[in-house]
Amino acid sequence: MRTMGAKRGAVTLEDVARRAGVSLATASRAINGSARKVRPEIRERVEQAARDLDYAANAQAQAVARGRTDVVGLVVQDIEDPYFSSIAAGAMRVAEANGLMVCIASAGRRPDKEIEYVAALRRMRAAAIVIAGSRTDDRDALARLGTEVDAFERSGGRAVLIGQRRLPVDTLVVANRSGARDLATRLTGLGYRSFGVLAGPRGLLTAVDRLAGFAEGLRKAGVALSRDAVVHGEFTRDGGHAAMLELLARGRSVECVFAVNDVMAVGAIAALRTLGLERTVAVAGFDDITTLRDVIPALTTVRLPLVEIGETALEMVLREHSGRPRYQRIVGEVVLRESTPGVRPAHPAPVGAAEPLPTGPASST
Amino acid sequence: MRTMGAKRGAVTLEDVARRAGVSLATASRAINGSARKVRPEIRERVEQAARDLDYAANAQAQAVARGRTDVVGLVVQDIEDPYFSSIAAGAMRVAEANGLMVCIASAGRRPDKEIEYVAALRRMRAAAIVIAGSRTDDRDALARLGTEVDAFERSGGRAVLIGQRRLPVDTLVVANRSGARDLATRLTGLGYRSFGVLAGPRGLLTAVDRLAGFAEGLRKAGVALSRDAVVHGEFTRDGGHAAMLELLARGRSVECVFAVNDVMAVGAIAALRTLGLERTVAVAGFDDITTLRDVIPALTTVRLPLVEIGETALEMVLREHSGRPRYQRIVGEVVLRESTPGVRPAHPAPVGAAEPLPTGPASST
DNA sequence: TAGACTACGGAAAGCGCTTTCCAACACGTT
DNA sequence: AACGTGTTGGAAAGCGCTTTCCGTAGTCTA
Repeated sequence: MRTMGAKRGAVTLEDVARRAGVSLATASRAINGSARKVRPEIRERVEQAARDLDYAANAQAQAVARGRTDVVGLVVQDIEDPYFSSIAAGAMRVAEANGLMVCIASAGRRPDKEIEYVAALRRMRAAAIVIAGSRTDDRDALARLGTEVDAFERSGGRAVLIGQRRLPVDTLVVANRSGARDLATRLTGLGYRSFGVLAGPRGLLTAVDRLAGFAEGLRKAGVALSRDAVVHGEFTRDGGHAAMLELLARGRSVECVFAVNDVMAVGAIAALRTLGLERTVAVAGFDDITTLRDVIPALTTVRLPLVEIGETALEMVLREHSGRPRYQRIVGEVVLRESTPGVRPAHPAPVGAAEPLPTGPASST
Repeated sequence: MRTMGAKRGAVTLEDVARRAGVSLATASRAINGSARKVRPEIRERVEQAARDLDYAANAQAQAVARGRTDVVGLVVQDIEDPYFSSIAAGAMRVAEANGLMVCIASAGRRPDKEIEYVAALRRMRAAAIVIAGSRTDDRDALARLGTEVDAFERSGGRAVLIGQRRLPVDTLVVANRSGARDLATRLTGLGYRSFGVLAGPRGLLTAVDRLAGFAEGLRKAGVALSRDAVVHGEFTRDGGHAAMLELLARGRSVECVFAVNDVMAVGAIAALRTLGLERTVAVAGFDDITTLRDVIPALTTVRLPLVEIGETALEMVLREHSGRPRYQRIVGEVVLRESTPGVRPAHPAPVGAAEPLPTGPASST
């Protein structure tokens, strides 16, 4: 029925050319686009042959011959984490608009894996790489990542980081610090005076920055954050749960807890609920994860435009540019909701009511 | 400082060979693995040269030369949807274990895009493709997908679907129908007698099957499901929200609502809450999305092992096999939680209490 | 010491494309 | 009739690898 291609299984351009009775060069020009013109009659013949044979150009071979690919890479920590899947969604949207395929690597929060994947994407000659996910305080891993990214760019690719400004590479710098600072300001504004922080992993810069920013905000408001009111834990729902229990176990009485991201905050609320404390202790998070929009009580958080971040990252790196690294700041906005109702003042006063959708003023710096 | 590669930017194997003073063949054998042995001394020299030059093999060229790739494709509807990101996580885990890269395409719930992406992955000569996400009732789109998948397999790749058994291709058949049927059985067992269904998009087979199964279960229990108690809507949180409002607007009084997936269920609960009905109307979902574990009230649902499904799918297709398509059935298990407390009987009786973690018996058929 | 292997480096032939040359041909000028 | 000037098809030279095939040396047996 069908002329099977040679040994490799797939139909090749040569098969098509032969069937159409033209040369390889002509077939290539007719099918895979070229500056050169081909007489309509011949082009049609070639296209028909390709259709007959169900021909699909070998993208790898094209890449080798053309010296460029249609693949971009995206390195995340964990694709199952909504933070990253939102970023991925944004990046993929832009990729689609540009006819690119996206190779996603999930590094499982291991810096070494991350570097390994960047290397793999370099081998694939990806046109661009987006590296989402926090750096850590591991100077050595950072240096190795830097080397790898550098090699990638030297070999003609373009990379962009999302997170901290730590390498001389295009970066979407997430304003974790100022976001957390603003949040602290708003929370103290609601009347809270004693705080706890569920701080995430020790070395993770995103967590570190958010903690630092929050502490800074409290300090400015003249509120102290004692050392043992800070509990480190995994950057996950279960991490937040455990950290909350640990915080309570330390016997501190806190009015309000800041979990450095939303999934931890949800875990914290769950922990409080099992103890019947969900109305006693206020909880705030960070990120404004969409999927978590319906938890009760609605989460006070710092909204990050994650999808947009993914889009911007890829766009940035696809756009031609002049050599030196660009740094673009992404600022979140504080969104006050029911999870931090505010402390009941001596005499009644309006309290930061729930805002069903993020509308708070943008923070800056 | 560093000998830049030729025009294309990247260092080539030839550069390495020259620097090591060996032939291209030897360099290839030393670096990129081969059956042939290379004297240790020479191998070391080559490796050193590669290191000096920061060489990274061109995977595309290797793919062309070897006739196979290290890339597998994953086609999903929407990577931001936790259903798919969990499947992706599973698939990526297996990919990592096998040294493969994963190209993910997000088809945005458009069947045409899906086909287009399969075609793109065929061009990339992906070793395997996992197509997650429901088929639709569009016979034409199904046929085109079939053709494309067939062409892919004929050209040497292997494909696996997740969802319905509708094509002669390896498939993980999700037991939507029986899962929904079991759910109906359990819910009627709790005493509910009047139901509504938020049914998802009309043509989406996953939604259709779940609706059909649920109706079947009710019928078996002798409970009627009137036509206008079924409201179709988007397969999303907002779709569930809107459908719930519509159902209420129809003036039907229902004791229990089945949303054909969890995200819709969450939307429904949100809608009920704004009307103060969250304790009046019970809600059940389907999927048991992890991220939604902490919504209040905890969701009764049918648990699907999504990560495992992703793993199994890729493993299945990576494993050699004998030609004819394999179909593997995935059954979920009903998990009763607080969102369906059961109707209060005339005299007190134990009510299906919340189960913090899925433990219900597995359904079958 | 001949004969038979075995080990291992290099030349060169692919892999499936793109793209540069080159040649043939058709026109329009002068 | 001679001469540009476009067009357009084909041959062949890449692209960066792998792998076959060949040849030289060294090792082992009898």
